[in-house]
Amino acid sequence: MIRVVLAEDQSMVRGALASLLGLEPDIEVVGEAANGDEAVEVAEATRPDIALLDIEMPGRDGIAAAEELRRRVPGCRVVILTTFGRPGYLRRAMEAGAVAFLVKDSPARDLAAAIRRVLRGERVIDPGLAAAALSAGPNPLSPRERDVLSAAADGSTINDIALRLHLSEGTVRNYLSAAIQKTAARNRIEAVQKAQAQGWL
Amino acid sequence: MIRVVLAEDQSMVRGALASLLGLEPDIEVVGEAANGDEAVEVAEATRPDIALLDIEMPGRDGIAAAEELRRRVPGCRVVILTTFGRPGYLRRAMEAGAVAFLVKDSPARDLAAAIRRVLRGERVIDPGLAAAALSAGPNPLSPRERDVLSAAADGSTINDIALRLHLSEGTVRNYLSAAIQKTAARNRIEAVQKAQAQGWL
DNA sequence: CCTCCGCGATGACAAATGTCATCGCGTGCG
DNA sequence: CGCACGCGATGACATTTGTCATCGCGGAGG
Repeated sequence: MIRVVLAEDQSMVRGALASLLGLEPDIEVVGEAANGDEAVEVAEATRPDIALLDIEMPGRDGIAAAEELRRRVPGCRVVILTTFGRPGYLRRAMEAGAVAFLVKDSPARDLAAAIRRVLRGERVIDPGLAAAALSAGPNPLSPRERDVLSAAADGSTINDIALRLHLSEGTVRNYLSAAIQKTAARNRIEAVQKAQAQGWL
Repeated sequence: MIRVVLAEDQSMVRGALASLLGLEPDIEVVGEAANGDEAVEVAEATRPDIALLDIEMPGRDGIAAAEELRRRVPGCRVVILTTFGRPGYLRRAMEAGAVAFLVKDSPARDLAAAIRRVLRGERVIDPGLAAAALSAGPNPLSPRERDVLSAAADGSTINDIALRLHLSEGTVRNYLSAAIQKTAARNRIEAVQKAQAQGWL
């Protein structure tokens, strides 16, 4: 039996995925988690063959959990299952040690197939997505530019951001201006959206 | 047997939900759809007891599909299953004739339970969400204010919006200003976010 | 050693944005 | 009828935002 731990924050989706995997005769869901921290705990306790992780989760996200799992549960292979096939996500997931990257709008039967392929030692990545990740290149934003752009994402004014990050207003404007240039956007809103679409944020 | 049509754009989630419902001895998934238009077609062809609809889908969304279904397949009860429990969504879903409103982060077993309750003629709505919808009050934005705010959501400049909606720049600024006041925001970005959080957009 | 780069800051400037008062037009409602 | 309200527009104004040049500091790397 292939032993799987499942991490996904929406519990109805989590339950549905568990039932989907339960249909497979050679797969057994041995643990469930609603966020990245839980995923690590459950995996440490159950030592599964596979950890199936969503990315967008409250608290520690799936990518951070993957990194932690590599250290704490070395025998466990990480499969990422995410809504958004963003190039930056794929890149970070691979760097965090994931061996497969699936998007939720691929067919349901791909999931079990991917798990079996991973068990045979293969990596499973959508070819189109891999190409997009390579052609998009690495994240051009410096760490600080990322901080400032993220802080701008919720509609904060320059002043808010300056206070929150302990910077002067001018500095914030400079970082935002740089981020706007690097994302080829026309204002901070477009910059935030383009960066998010790439998975840079 | 309770005959169900399932509409959800992410095909892995759709398949997983189908398998979840398949576990129930008295429920049968007789059709699947990836968007609202398909949902209406499939429901017309199969005449199910229940249409289980996601809201966020490409093309016609779940709420619009509910409205159409009420006319075209009168015997079919609509259950909305959505990621976001936004007050405005609930309100619109009810106005469109839905009899149940579930969010995806409630437990998986609630789904079949809700379907059975609907079949007995009950309405199924999360009490907390119902309270939020009532306390939030109706959408304060005029139709045109909604248009302009939606057009601003993607980072478009005033000029872009004016061209797209065939308005003068001054008019666009006036509408945006009004929307900012009504949402108690400090700029258009906050206004967009607050409006989206309420399901007003 | 020197250079590049990221970080943080300042000042000046142009452009975009948000606010307000005011106007006309039409529609619905008491 | 008179009134309120949504729609569309204009002009003026203050504020915010985006851009640019320039500075200093420190670490990494040829």
